[in-house]
Amino acid sequence: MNTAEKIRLKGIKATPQRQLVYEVLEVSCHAPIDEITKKVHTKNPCITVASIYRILDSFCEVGLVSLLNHPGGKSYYDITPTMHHHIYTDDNKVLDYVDEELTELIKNRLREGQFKDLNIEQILVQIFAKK
Amino acid sequence: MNTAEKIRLKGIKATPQRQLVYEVLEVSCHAPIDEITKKVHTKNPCITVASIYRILDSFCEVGLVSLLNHPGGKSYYDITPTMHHHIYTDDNKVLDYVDEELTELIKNRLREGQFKDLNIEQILVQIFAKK
DNA sequence: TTTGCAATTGATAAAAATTATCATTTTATT
DNA sequence: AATAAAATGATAATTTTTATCAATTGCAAA
Repeated sequence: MNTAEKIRLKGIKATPQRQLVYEVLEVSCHAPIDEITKKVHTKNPCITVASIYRILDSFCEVGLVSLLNHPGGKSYYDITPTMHHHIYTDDNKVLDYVDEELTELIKNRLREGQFKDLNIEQILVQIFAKK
Repeated sequence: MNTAEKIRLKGIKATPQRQLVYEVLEVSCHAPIDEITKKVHTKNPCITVASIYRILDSFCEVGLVSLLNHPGGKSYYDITPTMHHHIYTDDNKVLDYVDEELTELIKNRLREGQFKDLNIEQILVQIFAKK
């Protein structure tokens, strides 16, 4: 399945601008918007910043990407193929931490206790660490 | 222990501005900076926005508050008396979820495996749920 | 294939959020 | 009370994000 199809699958139009942004996201995890913009502009400098914001917005709405909120700074976008957690290091990097078992463990833990009635949709663990 | 002492305890000066910000934080959980500013200004309109940024920054550095990662929005500040996690509900509320045992559990889990060399400083679990 | 319309974009400006600078004031210590 | 380091206010600049609107484009239906 190519990029255009992936986008169309979510019910939004597959414009060339959107395809380009999507392809940039695919190769750059946890990218802040200014980095995304830079990379997009190397391929096509005509795409407006406003458009990139709108494109990322629409991607968020349909669930193609998720908005990370990196502490102390700007917003980061992350493509969302599989559930994963994040490790924030002191040198401002974000590492993926895939641990499906941990996710399940937390879910089970929540099924007991005061919050057992909640309908859990997602669990994200953020780990802050020094290298 | 009064506010000034709590602040001094962390090794920074207890200015009146800092005390006021701290007291506002104590009664407003998960507040975005503009809300904090508003509340601070009802008590003392002279305090600059720049100062509030600096104060929250310094509080973060010494661990008096932590910067929440509220997905999809601006940065939220949260006073950190005890470590706690957050439950984000579909009606846009943020609930505290105190579970020290879970925190330890995750820490221990990370001590094995690929990330065992990381020096973990903090762990935050975000739970997204429908009520 | 062509047509039509809603959705999207570019261009631009405006608004909002954050950081920088620096002289002045203040805190905590001597 | 004197002192040095730290913090603040005032201000401006920078950065990030959103709004507006005319022109363009994707795509579904004729």
